[in-house]
Amino acid sequence: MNSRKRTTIYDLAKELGISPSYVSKALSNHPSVGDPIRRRVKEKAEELNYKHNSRAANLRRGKSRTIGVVVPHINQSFFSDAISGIEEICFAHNHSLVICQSHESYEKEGKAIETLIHQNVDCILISNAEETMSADHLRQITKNKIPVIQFDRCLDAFDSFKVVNDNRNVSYEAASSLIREGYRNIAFLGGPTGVKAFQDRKEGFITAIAEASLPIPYNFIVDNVLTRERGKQAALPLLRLPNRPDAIFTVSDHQSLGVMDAAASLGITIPSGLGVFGFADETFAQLVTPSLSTIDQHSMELGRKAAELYFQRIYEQDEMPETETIVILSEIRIRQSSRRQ
Amino acid sequence: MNSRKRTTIYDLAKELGISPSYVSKALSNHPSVGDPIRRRVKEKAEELNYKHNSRAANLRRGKSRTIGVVVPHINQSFFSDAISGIEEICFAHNHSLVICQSHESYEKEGKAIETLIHQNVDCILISNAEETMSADHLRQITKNKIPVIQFDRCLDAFDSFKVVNDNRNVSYEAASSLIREGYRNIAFLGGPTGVKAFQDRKEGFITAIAEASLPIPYNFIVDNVLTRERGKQAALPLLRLPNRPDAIFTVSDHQSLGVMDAAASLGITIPSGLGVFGFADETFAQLVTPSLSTIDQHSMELGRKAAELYFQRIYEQDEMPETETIVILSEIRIRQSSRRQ
DNA sequence: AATTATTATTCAATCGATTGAAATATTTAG
DNA sequence: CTAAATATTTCAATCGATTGAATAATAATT
Repeated sequence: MNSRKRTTIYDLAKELGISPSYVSKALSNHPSVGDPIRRRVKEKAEELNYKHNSRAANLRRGKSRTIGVVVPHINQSFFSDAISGIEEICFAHNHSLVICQSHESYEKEGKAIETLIHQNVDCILISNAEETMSADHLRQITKNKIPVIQFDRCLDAFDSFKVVNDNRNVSYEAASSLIREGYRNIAFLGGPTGVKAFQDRKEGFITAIAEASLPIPYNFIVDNVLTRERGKQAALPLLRLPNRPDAIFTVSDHQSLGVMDAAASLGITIPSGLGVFGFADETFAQLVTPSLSTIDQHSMELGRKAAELYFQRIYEQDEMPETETIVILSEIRIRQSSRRQ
Repeated sequence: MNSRKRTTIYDLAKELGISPSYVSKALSNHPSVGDPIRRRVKEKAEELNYKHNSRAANLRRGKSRTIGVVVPHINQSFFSDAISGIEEICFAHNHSLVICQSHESYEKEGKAIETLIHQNVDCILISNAEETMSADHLRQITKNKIPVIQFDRCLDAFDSFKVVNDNRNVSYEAASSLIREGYRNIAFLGGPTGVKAFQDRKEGFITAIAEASLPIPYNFIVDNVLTRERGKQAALPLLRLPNRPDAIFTVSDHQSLGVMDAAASLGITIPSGLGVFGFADETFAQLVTPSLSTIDQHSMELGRKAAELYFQRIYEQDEMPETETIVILSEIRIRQSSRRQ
């Protein structure tokens, strides 16, 4: 009762005068256990406050019923919403979640993966850090027979299931909307070039500009400036040019914030003097002034799909199935920052 | 090599022609293993891509080296920062983290706790949901010999280690600053009354108002309206009163957002027509217009302290030590929303 | 060379649950 | 009232690592 240790099936077995294995079967509703005994066992379990030890069970089963998730930051709406989606599906399948943050660092990402491998998780869902250019750490995962599902920020160089938005399309649309608003000199701030999502956003942007026969000066395309601070540092020189951009399309709302910082420090007003378009529809996007036009990635849906992919396509398969890329449709949210009129 | 299963110490043992237990000792740098063998074992481990299975080891050890964390939402800066602090300390002690969200629901909180108990975590750090009034679920935890540390939103009725801010003091200061700015008719929107942090914030507020000999009409104190929406619904009737408040002090930035919504819908301008003070210094607080005066809870520090409490006071003790409450100093951040001049 | 002290290595039990096979009990059929 | 069929219950191995005790091998001491 007041021993230091928790109640186990052995304790229940002794109390009830039956064997531990029978207790186990009773608790897991094994068909060979009759109703009256099953009830007695469960009552006793309740009485002694027995709690199933998943870890012991999972060791035996060879599965941990745990999914590992690695994201750059849990406090960005896109990721926390995606995690909520993942959580929802995992919960429905009685799996738990170990969440790690890479803080955009390749080194921390590697360590997180290492931990998850040690934890013997059944699958790793990952959205790569900004710094991440190599897929070596992902290869470590597959070397250990753990399936990998990349979402949003996927490394092109690494073959795995992938869940992404229709980045090309939606960026095309967003850029087109800027053009429709009358902006003519549009610059682009991008992310890590090894990540397909960012490549696609750039391509969609360029296609829209090219189709409208607008110029794209080489220095109007800046890659690898994903954060607020780097966005600001990239925007400043652009906005100081004699023929400066009259709009900037970015691949993240945080970058847009940086652009707004830069504009403010140069006394440029948004949207009249500069149009700004973000990506991800972070919580603050509708709170800033002017409110930020952006793209709703349906991140919770994206998270759900990523988790479902595991349960539907990988779980209980003993061969690793052919990989596939799932596309989640996103939507543009036009707010004040891109409305010239 | 291409078998389905991961390499274990048994595989290494067979390859090297030594016993599994010796492999284990070599890998964990047991003093009875000589240098040359240790090296050979480690090389072979590297070669066969052996990864230590923490779960198996922890089953044997009786500890899981895993800490469970339950928070209302991971996408609020306060919580995600606290988690970052917790993560930092746990990482330093080679422990991993299972993070659960209650989504402010008592039921989900209970289920999260249930999962964590099954997962056999070594300690549970929790910040309670808005709905949570009873401590029954926390008692479940201690019944299973798992130590509990409450942080920020602590239930008064449940005795445990607690880590909180100097809520009373800082609220007193914040209210005083509103008074200094010339606001005279200040209302208060609070949180769940069973939670000490919210009681203290209310007390600090009331003390400041009383000391300044200002009136506090009974209906100017509204409890239990923690979210943005509920904050808005609470603010609307107040702002429609003939003798309406000229400032509102809230216990969360989200509530403040609700107040701002209400003010906007009634055409009241902030800060001239209404002063607003928040709590927690969420990311958006400095982004909204006008920027929101609020309180920096030093949440990362708070998270760190909570985790350290476990490692310093509970870990390796076999008796549960006398509980204690740790106070983290917070700071007021005065921005535009409370500056009348 | 025999004895003791040291060092290296293996044995065997253990953590808590699961599971197929084996053993036992009970029911049904002939 | 057996034999066969069926339903209960237990055995024993297993998952992967750890650890104190036991044993084997080697070195040091006299």
